[in-house]
Amino acid sequence: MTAPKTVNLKTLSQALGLSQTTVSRALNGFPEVSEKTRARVVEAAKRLNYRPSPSAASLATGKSRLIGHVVSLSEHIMINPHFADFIAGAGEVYAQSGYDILLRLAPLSEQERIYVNLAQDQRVDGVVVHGPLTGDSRIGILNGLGLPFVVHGRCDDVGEDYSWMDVNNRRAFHRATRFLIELGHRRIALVNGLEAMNFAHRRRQGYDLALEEAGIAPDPALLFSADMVEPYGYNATREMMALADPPTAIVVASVLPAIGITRALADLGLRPGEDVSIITFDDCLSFLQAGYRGGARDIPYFTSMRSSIRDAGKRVAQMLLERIDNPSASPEHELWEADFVIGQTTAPPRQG
Amino acid sequence: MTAPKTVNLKTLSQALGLSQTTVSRALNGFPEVSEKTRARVVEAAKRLNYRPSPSAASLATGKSRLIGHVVSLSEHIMINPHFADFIAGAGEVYAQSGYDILLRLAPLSEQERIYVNLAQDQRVDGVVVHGPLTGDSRIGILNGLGLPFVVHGRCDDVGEDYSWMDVNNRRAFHRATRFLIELGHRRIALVNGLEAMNFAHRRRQGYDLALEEAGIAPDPALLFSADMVEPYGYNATREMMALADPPTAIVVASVLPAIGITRALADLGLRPGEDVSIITFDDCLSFLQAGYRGGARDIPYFTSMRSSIRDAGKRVAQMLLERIDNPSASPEHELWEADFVIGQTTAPPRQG
DNA sequence: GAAAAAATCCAAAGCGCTTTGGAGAGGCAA
DNA sequence: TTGCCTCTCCAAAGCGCTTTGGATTTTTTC
Repeated sequence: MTAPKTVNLKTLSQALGLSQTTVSRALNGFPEVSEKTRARVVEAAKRLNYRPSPSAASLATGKSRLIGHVVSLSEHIMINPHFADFIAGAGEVYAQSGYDILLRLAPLSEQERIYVNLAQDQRVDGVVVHGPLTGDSRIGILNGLGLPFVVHGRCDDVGEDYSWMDVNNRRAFHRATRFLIELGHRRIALVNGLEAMNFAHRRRQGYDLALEEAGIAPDPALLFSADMVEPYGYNATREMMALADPPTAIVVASVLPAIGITRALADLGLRPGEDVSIITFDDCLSFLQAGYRGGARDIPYFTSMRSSIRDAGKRVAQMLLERIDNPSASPEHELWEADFVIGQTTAPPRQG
Repeated sequence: MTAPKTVNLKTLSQALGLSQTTVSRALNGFPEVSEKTRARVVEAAKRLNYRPSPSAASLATGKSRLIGHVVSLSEHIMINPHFADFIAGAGEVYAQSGYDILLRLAPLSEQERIYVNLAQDQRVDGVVVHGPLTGDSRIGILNGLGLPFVVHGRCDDVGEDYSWMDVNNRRAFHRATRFLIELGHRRIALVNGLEAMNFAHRRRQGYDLALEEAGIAPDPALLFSADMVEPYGYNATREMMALADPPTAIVVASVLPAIGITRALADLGLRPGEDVSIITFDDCLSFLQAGYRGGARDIPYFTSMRSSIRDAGKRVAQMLLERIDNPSASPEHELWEADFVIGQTTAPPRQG
């Protein structure tokens, strides 16, 4: 069928009667080649099915056209399902610009070393930092390496500037908690993510602030912090509902544990909204999306703070590609506000 | 701090007073270098923090130490959450062998072209084929390219041999359906995955066979085929339960729609197990795992056919690495049987 | 002790691309 | 015509590694 012999720059330039230099320049859009020649080269390249070798180009330029995503395996979650949607968004952007994702799994403790190696090896042109902690040491390392990077989220207490894209978690949780307070709730639980993670830390701040403004003392028995999986929501709820003074409302960090909460309530014969109000942060996870809804109707099931993690992935990818194109530009920051969507899981607390 | 100047083979060999050849051979474990010299070289390499350049090595050997995973974005699911767990398993194996994942997002229609390009570019050393269809044309292409690959699942009606790793979906669904029949159920619904996918096709065959053996005519009103997301299970259930003759049992292809089923039943005031039996295929998704369970107890919630998709990822990765090491070996096949685990969602049908 | 065999090591030729530092060819003014 | 641009294009030097085809030294064998 097609030519079995691989055509490289040398072959192509010989076929055209031009030098490799000219062909290379023509293909890469350099100005010192006439449009007529360029057209001829481009046509021949297409006709002969010429594709430049990535490793040769990489060796010559130092650019790999690979974006590093190094993700850690947490205790319960192998790969975070939130991450899957994030990468889907990012991957779309990369694909459009001819980049690929280099995915590496590694425990958090090895990530700094990995960044150093990736940079030294010139294996990737940039990296996305996932799951930033408060005062994350990876930022300092990356700044020192000069490897372009963008953080998904933020790290407080890092004494350096860096590019990040984040959702206003503090405000979202402040608003959600205040909403519940205004409905009349006083016993409000927080089923949070791991508070070592900055996003969860900030969510906690928002929750705390709303309680404080209302003069409600936080109750440690209503505070949870763990990996955001389904059984976590279930177990936390079973535990809380067994208290002498159970909560009348729950703010939860992800739809995954929120599902666990509804399952626990169902076991107890309780109905979300009517018996216990629930507000969840909704990352618009695709496999729950397009309606974890109340039926044919378009009313969402959960009352939620909503922000698409997939869109976040897109945006972070764009920011990173811009940084790669222009590494000396000063860091950029982007903060998104979450939507607040009222669904069927919130109501004033039961009387009595 | 550390040496700012990058140390390459040339530098290293000069520092040692050896030729690049010897150093290269020492580092790569060739026999023609004495153990004494090798030890000396290895020590110096470590001390000087020498790391061979991947792109240079790749250019010289034609090996990239990258494994291609090209995944498609389906209609509802951006990236399949089942895929996330699969890649977690595979990634662990790759990491141990010094491989990385090259992840590319692309619609199914472009995948053949992408495989051709990846092979021609020598960008990857092998690929994993995801989501095989019945009679999938990707197999023929890949065999023709000589690019090592392993299929996760199987493609029937492909007139060629190839390596695959699959779960015995037909037998699992046959067994589950027969189990329900033996409990006394006659109205058994199938909430299947997309039946264009081979795994779903086989699941359907198992279901059909069990019905046929029991002399039950399949009812199209009880057959569903779609992307395995939560709302799918919800909607299918709402639809079926509104029938004049609703099902008393449901066999479902994933825990995700199974959760939707339980939500729909809860809306209708029905209890899984007691009112409607449910058997689901359980891929042991990590974010539901470690117990989508019935409480503190260790009795699983769903009665299920269980097979860890993460373990499948590990196994597929191993098989692929073996194929890469030994490309001329004849294709390997591996078929796993799913466990059948009895939980709380199955019981004989209600009387009357 | 010499020849043969084995053990070490090396120089240099790629792998396929980019890029530096010109060179040749026209066009224009003087 | 000569001199000086501007336009096009090119030869060759890397990028850092692997590997071929010896060369040199050491060990073994008779």
